Amino acid sequence: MALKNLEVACDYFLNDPDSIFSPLSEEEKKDLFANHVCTVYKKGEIIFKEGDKPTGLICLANGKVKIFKEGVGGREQIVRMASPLGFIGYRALFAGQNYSGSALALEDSIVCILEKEALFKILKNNAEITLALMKKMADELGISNTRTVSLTQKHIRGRLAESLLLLVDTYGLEEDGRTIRAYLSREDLANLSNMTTSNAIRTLSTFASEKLISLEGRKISILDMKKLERVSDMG
Amino acid sequence: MALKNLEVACDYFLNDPDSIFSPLSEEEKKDLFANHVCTVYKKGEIIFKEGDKPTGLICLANGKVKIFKEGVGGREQIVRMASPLGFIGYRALFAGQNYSGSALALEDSIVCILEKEALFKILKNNAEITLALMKKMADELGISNTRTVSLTQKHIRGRLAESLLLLVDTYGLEEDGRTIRAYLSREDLANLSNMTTSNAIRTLSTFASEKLISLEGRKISILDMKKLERVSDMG
DNA sequence: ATAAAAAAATGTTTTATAACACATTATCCC
DNA sequence: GGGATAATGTGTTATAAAACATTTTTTTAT
Repeated sequence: MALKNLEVACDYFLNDPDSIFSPLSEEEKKDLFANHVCTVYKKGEIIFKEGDKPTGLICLANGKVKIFKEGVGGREQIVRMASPLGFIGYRALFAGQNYSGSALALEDSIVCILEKEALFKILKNNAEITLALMKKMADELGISNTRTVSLTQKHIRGRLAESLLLLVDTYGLEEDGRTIRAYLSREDLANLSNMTTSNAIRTLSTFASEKLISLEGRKISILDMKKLERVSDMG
Repeated sequence: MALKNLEVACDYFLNDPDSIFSPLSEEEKKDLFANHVCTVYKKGEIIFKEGDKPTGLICLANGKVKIFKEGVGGREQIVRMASPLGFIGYRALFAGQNYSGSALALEDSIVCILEKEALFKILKNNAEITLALMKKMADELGISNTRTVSLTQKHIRGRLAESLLLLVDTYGLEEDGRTIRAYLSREDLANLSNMTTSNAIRTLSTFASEKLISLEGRKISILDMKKLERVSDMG
């Protein structure tokens, strides 16, 4: 990972006009910058674990991260897929709790941590930014509730189709306009979709034989988006 | 419903020292009060429907309310049970979206609606209160994520046991120290626990025959809390 | 390059739970 | 009060998906 990338990793979160922090004064930004750390996590490394104490607001500058919980008998459920320029672990931070899930880098990732105390000092004087963070959390709560219903009520095909669409939504498509810009293991795909790995593999093959998608190792291309959406909606 | 109750319904939310609005100035409270409506909903009445536009922050002064979503084939999933002195529908309000679920009064209920514009005007100048609301939402997001895992991974017994414990947690026990202070239909219990009504009935009977609970119509008493917790934890 | 380990693929069996069918009991309401 | 309607209870069947078993392919390490 080029050192330069690391240096500018934090830049977006503080200075980009699209960032929720852009309304801050130069002084406040300086204060946040003085209390931040940037870190590189290699593919497969844990960023935080269930039970860890949050040290600040983690901003994902680069890479892909899965947030997951351990369920019955250690079975993993992926709660969320994080993408660049998003926040990680802010739920626990704002609930004043330890992390209720773990985060793992699915690719080499750069994160930028805005230290807790400095952040809250600034939030206490900036309701606008606090409201913007609140909006993000409200969005996420809506997604979580919807996901609960999908994961419990849809059948395997619907759940897997929904996950593929979620990945497209989160990470987009490659230049060819049909390949999902995310290369997950079948196991991760299964843990995202609440099914066994075997069933994820099987159902992917079925989708491929139905020409909904094409498969090439971990590379998944959407051949028929409309039909895939229909499969996702049908349950 | 006594009129007096209606008049004082809003009182807690604005004036009680435990309320998140207590830090407001008298003037701000007056402003909120001038822009509020109190309403009584009879048992079975809809408070809002999926797709409706939020008009303000709904505070439940009295009663019991279920928040639910329609899933595959109209199948209902109860997302949350609201109890007095809690907020309803604030997720959509802060996400700037229409309601993504519906709310229905399970008993005669009094709600107090703080009008949107007046509320936001005040929140913009009070990061402390905004942070307090954010904490509530962060708590709820944690619960939602945990629930997703429980509802997808636990078996029927575990899911039902968890729901019973959730009801105890939310509404408490009667004076006898063992009867759940909430009298849901088997169908609601099923929709809370992600199972069919038949299975809710069957599993309740099994719990009763195992002396975990006792049943008397809708009255459910916990006979062995420890064992019930164990059933919930085992999945 | 080859062994070892991990991931993917596929067929078979088992099981949890939904779906269905029907009986019984409460509750509503004219 | 009695008919209608909704809620509860119970047995049976069907099925989706997990569990299990085994093979093949890919990746990683030595």
